[in-house]
Amino acid sequence: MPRMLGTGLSRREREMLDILHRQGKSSVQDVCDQMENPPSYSSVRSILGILVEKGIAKSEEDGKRYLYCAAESSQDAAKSAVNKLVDTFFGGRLEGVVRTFLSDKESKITDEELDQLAKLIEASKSGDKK
Amino acid sequence: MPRMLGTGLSRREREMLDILHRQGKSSVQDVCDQMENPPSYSSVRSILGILVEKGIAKSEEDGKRYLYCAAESSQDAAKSAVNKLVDTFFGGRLEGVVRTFLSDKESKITDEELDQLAKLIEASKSGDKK
DNA sequence: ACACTTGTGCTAATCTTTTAGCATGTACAA
DNA sequence: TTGTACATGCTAAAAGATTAGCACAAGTGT
Repeated sequence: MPRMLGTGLSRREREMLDILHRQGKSSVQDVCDQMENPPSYSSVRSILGILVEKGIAKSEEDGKRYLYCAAESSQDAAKSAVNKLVDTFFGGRLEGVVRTFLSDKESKITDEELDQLAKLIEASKSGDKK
Repeated sequence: MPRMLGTGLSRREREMLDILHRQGKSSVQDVCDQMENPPSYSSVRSILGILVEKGIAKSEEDGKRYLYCAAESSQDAAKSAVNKLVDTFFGGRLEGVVRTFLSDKESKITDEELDQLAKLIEASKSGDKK
C-alpha cells in the first residue's frame, strides 16, 4: 500500500506543498507570493526547510538561492488526491465529482472540453485496453 | 468569497472531519474505528469537541452519548474540495481528474457508470440549461 | 566606499495541537 | 449489591508547528 504521501502534514506544510504542486519550481519568494496570509519570509523559509528534511520537497541551487519543488511526482500526488476525494465525498464514484464540478461551473467549461471528456470516457469502455 | 471552510484545520481535525463527511453521524467510537492510527479515545473526544467549538462540526445527543457530524453540508464541502483539487493539480481542467481516475482504475469502473458519465456530459453541452 | 536589496544559516520564543489521565455518572448483568 | 462497560467533564502536560529575529554574504547602483 503506497501510504498516501502528504498525509500527516501540518496546516502550513500542506499549504506550501500544494503551492509547489501548482507552481512547480519556486523560490521562497514565489511561495510567499502565492499565499493568502503569508507569514514572514523567515517562516516560509523554515517550513520549506522542514518539507525538505522530511523528504517531501526537494531543493536545488539556482545561483545564490534555492528553488523548491515537490519530491513526489505531481502525477502520483494527484492520483492519491483524486482517490481520496472520490472516496471521501462520493463513495468511490467518479460521476459525483464530475456532477459537482459541472453544476458549479457550467459556464466555465467549453464545449471543446466537454467533447474531449466524452472521448476520454468512450475510450475507456470495456476492453478498449488499447 | 465563500472562504473555503475546512481550510486552516490541523492534521487531526482534518482527518476527523473527513471521516464525518464520509460517514455522516458518528459516535466518538465510530470515529476512532475509522482512523488508521487512532490516538486514545480521550484525544479523539477532545478534538471532536474542538471541531464543535469552532462550528465546523455539530453534535447531538443520542441517549446518553453524543453523535457528531459535519456542520457544512457535504455538498458544499465537496464543491470546495473538487475545485481545490482541480486547481491544484490540473490547472482548472476537469479532464485531468477524469483521466487520472480512469488510468488508475480502469478495471473498477463499470460500463454502466461510464454511460451515465457520458450522459451527464452530453447534458451539459451548450445551452442545455434545462 | 556606502547604502540597499535579497538571499542564507542559525536560534529561540510563542502558540497550537495532541495526548493522556482522573473523577464521575448511568445502565446492565451476575 | 457489586462489578464491568461505556460515556462524559475537566485538567494539564508533552510534543509539534509557527513565527520572528539577528548576523552575515554577495550583487547592484551611487
